[in-house]
Amino acid sequence: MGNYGATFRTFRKNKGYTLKQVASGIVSISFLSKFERGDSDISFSVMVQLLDRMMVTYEEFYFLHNAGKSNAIEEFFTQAQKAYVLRDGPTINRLKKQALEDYQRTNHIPFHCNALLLEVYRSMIELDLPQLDHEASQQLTNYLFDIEVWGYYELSLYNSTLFLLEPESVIVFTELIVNKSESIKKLPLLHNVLIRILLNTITYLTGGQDPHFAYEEECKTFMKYLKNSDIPEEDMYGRIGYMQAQAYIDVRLGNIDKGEFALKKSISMYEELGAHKLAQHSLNYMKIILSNHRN
Amino acid sequence: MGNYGATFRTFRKNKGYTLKQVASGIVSISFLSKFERGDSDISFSVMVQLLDRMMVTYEEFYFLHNAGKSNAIEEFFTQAQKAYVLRDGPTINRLKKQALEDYQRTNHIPFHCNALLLEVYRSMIELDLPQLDHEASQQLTNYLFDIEVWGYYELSLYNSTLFLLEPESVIVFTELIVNKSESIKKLPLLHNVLIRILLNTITYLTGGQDPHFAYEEECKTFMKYLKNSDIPEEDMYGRIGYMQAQAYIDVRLGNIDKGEFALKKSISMYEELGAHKLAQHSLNYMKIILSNHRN
DNA sequence: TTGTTAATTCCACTATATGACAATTTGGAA
DNA sequence: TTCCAAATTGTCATATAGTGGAATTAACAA
Repeated sequence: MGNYGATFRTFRKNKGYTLKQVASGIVSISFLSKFERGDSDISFSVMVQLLDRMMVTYEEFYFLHNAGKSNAIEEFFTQAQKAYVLRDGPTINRLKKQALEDYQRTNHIPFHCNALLLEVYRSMIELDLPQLDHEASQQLTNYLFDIEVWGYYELSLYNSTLFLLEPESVIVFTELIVNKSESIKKLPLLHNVLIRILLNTITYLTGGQDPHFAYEEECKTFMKYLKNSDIPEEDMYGRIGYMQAQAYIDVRLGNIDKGEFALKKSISMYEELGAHKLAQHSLNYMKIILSNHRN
Repeated sequence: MGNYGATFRTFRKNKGYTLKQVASGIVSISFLSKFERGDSDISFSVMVQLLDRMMVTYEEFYFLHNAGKSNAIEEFFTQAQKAYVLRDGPTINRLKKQALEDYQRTNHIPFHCNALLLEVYRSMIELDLPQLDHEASQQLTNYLFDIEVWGYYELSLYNSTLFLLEPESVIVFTELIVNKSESIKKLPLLHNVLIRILLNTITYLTGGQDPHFAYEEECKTFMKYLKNSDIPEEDMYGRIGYMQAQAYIDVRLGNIDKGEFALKKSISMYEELGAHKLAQHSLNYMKIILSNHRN
């Protein structure tokens, strides 16, 4: 039953409402009291109205109820990525075990995907190279192929794993997503992930060591799409990413100086704004890509 | 009853799940079918579990169900602000009428606040000056004084109106919020608004024409707080805002050149990243503040 | 303190959310 | 097509969401 009532009462009291004020026109006062005391569950539609009435966002409500956790999806990706960045093998293994348990219990494919994602992370940590567990990545690819509608979960899953898939697959998926993007762009939450996906795709496709740049066409198409797809003015992080993506392409096309100039500019922006980790990360990557392709 | 079932079914079908896969362990298959067909409402706690199971965010669900609208709170502020920016009087009046109706029907104070916000916007549009309807702003101040817990709605309301309140009130409110910020900072949604509030506060307090800068202490305190409060590295927009806030303070303290330099740098960043509206807006404001305080 | 009013809880009752299982429809494979 | 298994819907019994109003408690002024 979840005992959401207690959390609800906390909000109501905090905001200084009486039962009557919140309930009137939606439910009876007596029932709302009963719900708050944990003596009854409540309908979804009623709850939606009540939260609206109190001017409380679902997100806030969920957050307080779950003692500082965001929704399960977000929580999963955040935890996994954090553990990966910190090279925290034990946590990865714990999360993976959990995902597999969930999968066996429910036979629910997304849990399997979560486990795959973690398996891929694990193998990358152990080898300390972005080299992937081939079987896991193949299974992931299969799952992604079956997706018809790309929601927040699917987009995030793809965005977290695209560096581990075959470049050819990445091109297919990103194109596929771009074709469905009219609906994605309507919801800022999704639009944002879409932009990251495009930027990551370009970064990935320009990242090879082969002196021949095989994905020029695709990268240019994606850049053009990004240009027309309205990165919000306020999304300066996305805009810097765009600048860098263009620079990676320039480097691959032999315009080393132009690319280097833009990359240095982006890094100096990070520095000037005190985003030192981002600056460091970009600098490291710039060194690699330049040393791969200079002369 | 809301007929959430149909939306739910859309998601389930889109994601390729069967009733059994989604329902098992949470509700009976037959009931879920009934719910989807609109023959029954569903408990809140059950719905939360089902959405989780399908890896669907509440936000996505709400958005699809309401044909492309975000939650009511966000929707309100977005609409109001957009109408204000566009100087769209008729829309403001329509929204205000709606808010007053809601207020009379429910006697629910936030509706009154929404109406006040709109009244203030209206009077500002008519005079084409940030001069406020005094009574409305007084009522708003009273409401804000009574707030004990600052949630997303309260913070957004304050952030949208602080330029219209007495500077002394703004100092009090912002200090008050800062004191409660440990909990606010835990939820990114709220943390983000908190950062905007601090930046707007400093912008406002440094914005006077009086050659004597009366709020030096307060501004420095807020800047210090901002510095320690971890603007996320990825929030480049916030970081540029921080740079500009520091510049406004410098200008008011007589370090005109230093301030101007920083402002020009921030504007050139906007330009280089193609954020022309933000650049234009910052440029206009820089000209005003410099002409007010140079010599 | 006492009295008074508003806010909440209790209780008896009704409406409806939910489950078990049978009946029907759907979607392929042969 | 026909058949079969899986997916969905219908039926009915029951648990529980939800109501109205009386009883209780909280808030607070005199």
